[in-house]
Amino acid sequence: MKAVSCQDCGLRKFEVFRANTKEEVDFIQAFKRKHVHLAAGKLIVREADSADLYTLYSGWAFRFKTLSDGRRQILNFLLPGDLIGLQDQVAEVSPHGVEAVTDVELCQFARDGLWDLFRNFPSLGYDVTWLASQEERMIDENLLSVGRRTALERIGVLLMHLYKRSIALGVAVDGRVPFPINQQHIADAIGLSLVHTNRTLRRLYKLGLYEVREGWLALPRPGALERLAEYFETPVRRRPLI
Amino acid sequence: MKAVSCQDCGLRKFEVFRANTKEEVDFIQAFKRKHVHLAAGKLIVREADSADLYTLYSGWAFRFKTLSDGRRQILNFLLPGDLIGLQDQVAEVSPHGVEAVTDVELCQFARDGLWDLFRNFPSLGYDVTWLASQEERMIDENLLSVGRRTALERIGVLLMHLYKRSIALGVAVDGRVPFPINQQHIADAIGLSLVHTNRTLRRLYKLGLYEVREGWLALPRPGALERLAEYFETPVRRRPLI
DNA sequence: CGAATTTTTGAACCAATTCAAGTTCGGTGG
DNA sequence: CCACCGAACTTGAATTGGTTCAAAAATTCG
Repeated sequence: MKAVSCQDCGLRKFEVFRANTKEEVDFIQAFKRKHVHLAAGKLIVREADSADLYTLYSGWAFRFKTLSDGRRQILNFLLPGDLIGLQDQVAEVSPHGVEAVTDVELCQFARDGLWDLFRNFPSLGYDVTWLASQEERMIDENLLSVGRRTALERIGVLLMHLYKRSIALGVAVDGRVPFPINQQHIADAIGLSLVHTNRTLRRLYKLGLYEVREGWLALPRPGALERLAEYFETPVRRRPLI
Repeated sequence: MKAVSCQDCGLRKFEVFRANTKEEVDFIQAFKRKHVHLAAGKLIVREADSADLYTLYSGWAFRFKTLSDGRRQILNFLLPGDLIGLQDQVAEVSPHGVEAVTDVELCQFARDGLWDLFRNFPSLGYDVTWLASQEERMIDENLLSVGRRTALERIGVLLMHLYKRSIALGVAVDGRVPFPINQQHIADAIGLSLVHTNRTLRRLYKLGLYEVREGWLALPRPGALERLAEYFETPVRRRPLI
């Protein structure tokens, strides 16, 4: 099943993504094994299991780690265009799990083909590194939140962050962006309990700083939220797509 | 000043580091600009400033982020062989600072030379990605700690982690490894206050699970500490060195 | 419509912070 | 050699931000 060819890739139409040469896209096409559909809630990568390399084509997912008693930490959320499983190419076994939030489509790449990519197209190798560095920056920011920010600030940063990423992707409608995660996801991402996450969200809502309706997020006063959260990162202008 | 040539690199003698071909080492040598000495406590990279690419040649350092009111989060510790400033090649401005814990020596590389490296030596490009992924895994683990582990577990994981990295480097003497950080560093790394970090360390000490004397760390019962911290990662066998 | 999931709220409790004050350690100069 | 100084470590007491347990209200979905 190869439902989507890389030459006609729907994601490439978005202007966040840097253009590739025809040769590069042809190589990516050859590198691609299948186009995979997976239902919401399914595991894309199992913890402590070997894993393939994917690009998330549509939908949302998240990377996570768990402890034996069930405590779970969401490391970061994955949106269309994000690479999945790079760390697993380097390790024998995946140090984290990946779960689909919504129904997702994935571009699955050739196992062990990563080295070929670097050798044949150094420019694509560079792009992979770019994406890895980018992801690391997001996790750094999350670590700062979880380690040092108050509950209100943490949620503020997370909402702003996801909002900006969606805006960059160009999927906003009327200033609202799709928001498929629930409060348990938020709690797991910011290192707080569900109950306290709920109370804090309620507080933010009463301050008129956020609103979720029918799976869409609005931030009525983004400037105020940015100041409260002390989070001013500008969204990435243009980024690679593999 | 080019005090250390890459061909005679002191680090390459350690067996943790993968061997490179003569051509690769020659390229790295050409890529290197200077050998830098910096005193303990000095900044290697300023937050929100542009930065070069380095490899830490000797000593310890750490990456960190701060908030405007002084709250500081240490993202991870850097030991000899670690790359510094990769994220900054991708961003215009460094999203984090880097500070020397001890006196350090650094191999400073050509600004903007990273793309040449990928083009001329894809194998080295692959190595850079490998190191980036490796660092991300460490931060993932730290995020799990700070988000979900108890104070005792967090400290346990950090101590085990640093201990194992030093063992891998082969710098242990009599089961003890150099431990140049103080309790404030530990507190900043695990997202707890200095006071609570101290109390928790004291508790670990009374359990006979750790001991620091004259800047050297010993873990008398590593198995017990691993179980308590639920941290079983095996140290990396062999890794690239740029 | 009814069942399941998600969100919301209350109340008791606890882990961690803050503030404050000692104590010990390492180094430096008289 | 020891007295002194600053930095790092240690401890106590009061407070607070966040958790846990429990249950109700709202929403989603078959």
